Amino acid sequence: MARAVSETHGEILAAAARRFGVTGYRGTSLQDIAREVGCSKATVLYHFANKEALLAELMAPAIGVLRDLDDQLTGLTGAAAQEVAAQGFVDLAVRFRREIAVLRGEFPELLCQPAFAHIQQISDRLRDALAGNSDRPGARIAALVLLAGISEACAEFVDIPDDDLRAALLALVRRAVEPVEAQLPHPPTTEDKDS
Amino acid sequence: MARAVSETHGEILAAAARRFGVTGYRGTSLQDIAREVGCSKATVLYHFANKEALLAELMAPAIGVLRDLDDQLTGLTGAAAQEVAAQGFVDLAVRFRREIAVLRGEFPELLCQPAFAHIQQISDRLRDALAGNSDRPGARIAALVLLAGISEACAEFVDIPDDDLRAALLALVRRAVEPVEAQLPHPPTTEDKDS
DNA sequence: TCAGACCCTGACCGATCGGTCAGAGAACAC
DNA sequence: GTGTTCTCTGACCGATCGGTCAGGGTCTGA
Repeated sequence: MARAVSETHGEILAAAARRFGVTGYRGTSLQDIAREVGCSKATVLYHFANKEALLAELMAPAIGVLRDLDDQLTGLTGAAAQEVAAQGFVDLAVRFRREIAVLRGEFPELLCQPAFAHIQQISDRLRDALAGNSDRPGARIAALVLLAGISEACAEFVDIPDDDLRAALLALVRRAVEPVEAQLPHPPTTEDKDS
Repeated sequence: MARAVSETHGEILAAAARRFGVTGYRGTSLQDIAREVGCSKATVLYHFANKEALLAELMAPAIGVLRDLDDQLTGLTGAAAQEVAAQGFVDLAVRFRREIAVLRGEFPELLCQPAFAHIQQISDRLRDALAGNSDRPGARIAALVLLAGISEACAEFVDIPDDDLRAALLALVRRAVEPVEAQLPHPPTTEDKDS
């Protein structure tokens, strides 16, 4: 009965992605995943230390790309930051549609888990970048609406080809983002958010 | 110890709204709510038939307004539908910020409950209206992004005055919505990527 | 005074959750 | 053969969930 370890491991991961995407992380039990794979719950816990570890491994690739995007944004401000954030996030959201569906709405509590501790800060920086680092409430609100809405849309429109979805979202973002005034009144107080 | 029934009833409702808003519907136990009120779990279930009934009563006002908006949309198409949908939904989302926070991300499963059976259809019609009843994927995607994003933003920005938030969101929607071609029977399809 | 309605509670129920553990069975090296 | 390692499992655990129930206070009207 024993399969190759990597095989079962992968099957569990795939089943978890499917179930999490439909019923959410908390709404999916280890028993559900085991049933879908065709093994026992104990087998799931043989391959993964616990439920959280399973989720962490599932999200690792997406988190890696998110971190890369965050790195690209360091030092950028204004329109340049907006453009990189828009392209980067749209691309990420489209590519990792399924992973985003997993987190759907459970962000607040999942972010408390140690494996996702810094995602909140990254997404805050992403929002600021998309707002062109503007302090105007309108810009910040628009940026949050777009980030949240894009996540939701990607999780919802699973049947649209990547390229079409990416193009539509990017066009939307470019229409919707509050244009930031160029470089002119840029204050000399280069206030880096780094403390 | 016995308080007036309406008093305890209201306290439970208020406590449930607070807890649901923070930890979500499924993430909040009846015990949590009872603890916040300062009564026993049995008391909560004396005032409300079950957990679902508690949620239903909490959401009733918002659902009523949503239904009214849906009525207003019947018969409208194109730009008129877009405008009514935009104003109506932004207003609703801002007014019922807390109720929206309750549903945050748990929509898919909560919609299965009989008390919320038709909300899915209403929100689908709302999305179509905001898209100007266009069939173009771009318009439909933009509409969904805006609806989902606005919900999320309202649940997040609890500290912004109603008027400011409403104005910012409305401005965003008007920028972001795909303009619908007037009444022309069919567009000249300049760059229609629709297949 | 007393019955009954109302408000509330502790104790309890079955179900399900994430997680543990001893051990069965197969594969392989010697 | 024997021993070891790897994979997998049933049985079990404590905790928590939503929900039930008998009954104890308290108030009120007859």
